[in-house]
Amino acid sequence: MVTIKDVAKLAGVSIATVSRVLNGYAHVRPEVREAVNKAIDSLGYRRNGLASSFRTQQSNIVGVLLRQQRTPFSSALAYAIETTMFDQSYRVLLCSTNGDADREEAYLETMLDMRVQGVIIRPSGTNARTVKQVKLLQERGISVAFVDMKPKIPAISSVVCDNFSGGYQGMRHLIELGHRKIGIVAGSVAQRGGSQDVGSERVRGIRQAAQDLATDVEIIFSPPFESASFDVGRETGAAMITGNPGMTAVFGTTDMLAIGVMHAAHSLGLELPRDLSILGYDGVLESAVTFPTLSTIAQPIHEMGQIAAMTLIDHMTSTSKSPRQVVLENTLIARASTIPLAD
Amino acid sequence: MVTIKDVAKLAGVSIATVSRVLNGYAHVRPEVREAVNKAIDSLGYRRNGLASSFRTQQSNIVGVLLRQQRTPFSSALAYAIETTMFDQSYRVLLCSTNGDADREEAYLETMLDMRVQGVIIRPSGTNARTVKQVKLLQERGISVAFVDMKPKIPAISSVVCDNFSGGYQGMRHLIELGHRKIGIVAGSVAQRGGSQDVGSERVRGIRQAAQDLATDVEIIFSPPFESASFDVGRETGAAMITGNPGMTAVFGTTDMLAIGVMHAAHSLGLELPRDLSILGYDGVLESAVTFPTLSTIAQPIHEMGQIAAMTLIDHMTSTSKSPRQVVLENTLIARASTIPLAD
DNA sequence: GCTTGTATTGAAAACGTTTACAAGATAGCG
DNA sequence: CGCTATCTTGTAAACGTTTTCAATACAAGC
Repeated sequence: MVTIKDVAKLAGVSIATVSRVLNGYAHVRPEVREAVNKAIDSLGYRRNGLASSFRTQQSNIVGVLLRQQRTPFSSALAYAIETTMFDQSYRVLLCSTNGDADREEAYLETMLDMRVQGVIIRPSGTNARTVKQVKLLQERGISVAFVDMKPKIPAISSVVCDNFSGGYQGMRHLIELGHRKIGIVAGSVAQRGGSQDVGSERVRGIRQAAQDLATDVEIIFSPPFESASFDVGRETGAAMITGNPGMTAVFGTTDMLAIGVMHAAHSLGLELPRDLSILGYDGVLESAVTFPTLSTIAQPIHEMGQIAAMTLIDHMTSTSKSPRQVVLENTLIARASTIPLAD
Repeated sequence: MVTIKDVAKLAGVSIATVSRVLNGYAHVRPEVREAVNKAIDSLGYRRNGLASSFRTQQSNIVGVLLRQQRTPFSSALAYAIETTMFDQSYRVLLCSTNGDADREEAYLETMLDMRVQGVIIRPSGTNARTVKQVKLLQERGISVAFVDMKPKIPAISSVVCDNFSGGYQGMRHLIELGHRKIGIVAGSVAQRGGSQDVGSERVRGIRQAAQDLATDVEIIFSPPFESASFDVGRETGAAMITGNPGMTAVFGTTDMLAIGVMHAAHSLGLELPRDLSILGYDGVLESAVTFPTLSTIAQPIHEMGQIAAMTLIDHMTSTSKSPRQVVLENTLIARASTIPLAD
């Protein structure tokens, strides 16, 4: 393996000078710089990344800690972060914890060991453990940014969507279409209202809209559940439809939930969207391929990832570590699954 | 930061002994080992991963090079690889090239720089560039495994499904249901028949089944296209349906293509599955949530990832580098979208 | 008791880079 | 021309670990 020494010898300079050229420092005579570059090319030298990382005690790697990876939302987010980081010449260590605490801890240790420069976290909830871990990271000088969750700890940057407004918009859409008896399929945490949670925000927005925009709106909540999956959507959807005859619309706080409801409706012989309007949340690719195509409150997922990445990079490179809270807007995509109430 | 020196001092031994304890070597007296471990605990020492990687010139990182990441198939595969690697205490550097050659090259350079121990590649095709890059990796002593593509170069391990058999099974399913005029939606490469490509294999299987199992089967190929997306499926599907009145079934060589066709059928007012049976390929999660649920030839995606990971680990750890070619079976999942031909 | 072998330990080198420091060269200025 | 400031370069230390080598201690065998 050809090292900096070989380059120095061939170019007739010291290794310090080669290093200076490599790192683009000033105070190198142009002709010397030239000679060094020629030597590098002719030897096919590549800097030993391990040595360099070791010496400086930092890698150009950032960790991305996701609680899940297989969901459309997560993988879109991961992709956005990864490509943005790549363009800024950072590399991404992807860590799917799958909700497993041990795994999360092991990954955080790996990140500390590897001296990652920063970490982007989509937390499962702002519990004590997460707080402790984040503190540990920050003590070690590692920048942290949250994505898709506003941190309770004020010292952390975050990128979230305005889920309250999203919920509000969705509800307004349904109310404006004339719906008055509306089912809400939302997870347990959301209904309990742990206020930092994105789901809770959505539900708050839904409640507020119902209160603001019409006096005669009836909201029917699904029984609480833990995971916002297709299967859950189908099961609770079926129960809601059979249990609430006059219900004309359902708002799922996740596209996958809404798609599950859609399925339940199909199975029960309802014709969509005539017999039931269905609204989702997320704007995941899959929402565009259902039948009928799903109206949804779309999140700018790619933008979220991009901004999270750029925010983290800011923190890592600038000396001022003042945290930044970014809030993005969700927008309604009205497709085929929501129609005016027939009177 | 507490180093091995501090531990040595506290335990009253040399750093060599501490290192021996850390790496679990023999020839350390139990009481000394004990003392070192106590010192480690009381100081909260953690090995400096950068220093250790530098010294040994290898990290516990493996690269995973994927041409795309946002597709359900890719992200499921990535997830399987990542979790398997995690359990074996390897970490994954995820690299989505998105088909961009520059990006791919940059990522490969990163991997060389980081001295990754191995690389798993899902290649876009066995072109000259890929071959060159793989050779470069192998020269540097980095193990390589392919996934979802059989390599032309015999020296590389690979994990693929038997796509010929999958195509055959799918076609048999449709023929057994009585269908005789069957549309095939397949990409351009597949139709041209570059034999290593998974799509081509599927088409070969389809052709063979048609020839073996019935004398009167009529196959209608879609016009060739490049990307196997939902949109392409919808467009070509619409054209096929309107252009071929007697056609009673469509086989898409990808679930997303098939879902696109499903959409086209809906838009054209067909009732599914009564008017048209549709069969997909991949067994992606999304195929279970369409309406009607999509019959498909399922790939054991998780298993593919797992086996690819284990195969790579084998190569990295054992001295015998004999390549291994693993072929897995696809299985038909008959759901609601394919029904017997009404006569 | 002497030799030989083995278990245990420490001293020190090495990995390839970055960087603090010093020294030499050059230019600017009076 | 001499002095100072700036530019350019090299020497050498340092980063924290692993690993080679030698040294010591101890036991076994005669």
